Amino acid sequence: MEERQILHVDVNNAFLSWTAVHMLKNGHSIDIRTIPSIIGGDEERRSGIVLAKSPIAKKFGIVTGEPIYFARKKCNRLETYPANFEVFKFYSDKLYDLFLEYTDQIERFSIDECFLDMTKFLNGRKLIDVAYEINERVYKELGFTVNVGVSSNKLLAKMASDFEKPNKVHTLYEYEIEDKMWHLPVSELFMIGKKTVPKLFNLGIKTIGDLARQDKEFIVRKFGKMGVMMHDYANGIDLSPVNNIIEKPKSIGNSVTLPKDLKDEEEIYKIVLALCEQVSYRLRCHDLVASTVNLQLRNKDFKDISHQKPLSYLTSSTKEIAKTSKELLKEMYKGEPIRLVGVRVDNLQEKDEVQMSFFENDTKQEKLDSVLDGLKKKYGYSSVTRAGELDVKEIVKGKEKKMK
DNA sequence: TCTGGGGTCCTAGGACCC
DNA sequence: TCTGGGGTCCTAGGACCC
Repeated sequence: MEERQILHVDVNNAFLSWTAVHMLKNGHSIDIRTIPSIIGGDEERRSGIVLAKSPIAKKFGIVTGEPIYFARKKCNRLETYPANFEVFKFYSDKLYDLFLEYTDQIERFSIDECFLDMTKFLNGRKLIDVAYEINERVYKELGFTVNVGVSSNKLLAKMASDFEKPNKVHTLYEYEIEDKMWHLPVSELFMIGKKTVPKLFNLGIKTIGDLARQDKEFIVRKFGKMGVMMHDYANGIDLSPVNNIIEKPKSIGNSVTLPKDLKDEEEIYKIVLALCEQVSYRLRCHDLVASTVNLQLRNKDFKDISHQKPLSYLTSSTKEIAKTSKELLKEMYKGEPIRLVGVRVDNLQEKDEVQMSFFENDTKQEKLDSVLDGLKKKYGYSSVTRAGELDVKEIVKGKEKKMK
């Protein structure tokens, strides 16, 4: 088989860069990329964490994911800006459109990362030349910078794009693995998280090279299925194709940190209900039905509990999902202060492919849901509200994004 | 000191059956 | 006192990613 030609494109400080470009376009005089700044959540809502940081903020030791409160202690002239996911989606789509000029084999790995399979689209050009061209064009035409990783599989291309930032192109071909990747701490390897690092450390494994040179059997004995992947990745092995198919979701969830801990079961249920409405709405937008509901509660000490329950039948009905969620809440809730509530549906199936015998027979409810969905699509999610629920809607914000 | 929200996948243990 | 063994399915929790 001929060698594949893979690129990984990663937007540098995506949320912050996109916000900066958007602000400049709207007449803001300062480029927030050039000052100590972050994109952060809402501290009053107790979701105040750092989502993205400027290079100068980084120099102050500010890291993504830490509370904004900590970040401000590290830099008292830090400017913080809110996240606007509609803006992010806009620039993410612009970037995708640009990639379409090069190949139709694109995998949107996240809002700010794509894999491009150029194998059949090079037309005699060198992959590295295409990488540089994309890097330059994105900056010239869209106003933000990207890192481009160049290699023969997705894992190596992704590792390459993570080398020196910002606005860089790096290669990481098989023959370069030893030189460029093996000296890195093992924590840098994709899929090695903070729980696995100390376990590897205890085995004397500190670098990606240490892991790669270990006996595979040994690693698999210690880490199971995860071990297979870890050892392959450390050796630069990844056969997974660039998947350009937009897959239907396997689960749909909505969770919210409450502005204040709640202890009253009725109050908590109001939140659950609003979450159910949102989840079932999104389910219907995808033409999917679910067979299980999962309720998550986080208490004030950050302990999470979650229970799941099968629905009586495959459904996307708000009423049924809310009913089962209520049963879950009754069985789980012991009266402690609750910080976060989440509802998620699982085991999703295409509505068309489900045999009628497994369906509910509640045409009236279905019609009601569908009428309300129509209003939500036309006038925005929060336009449709149950009486007396306005305060809850303030907490559980609807996704305004329109589905196809 | 205060700690998001959206996902996917894996695993251990219990229930149940033969 | 000793109390199978294997398979499947389900659940809760946890690891990882961005």
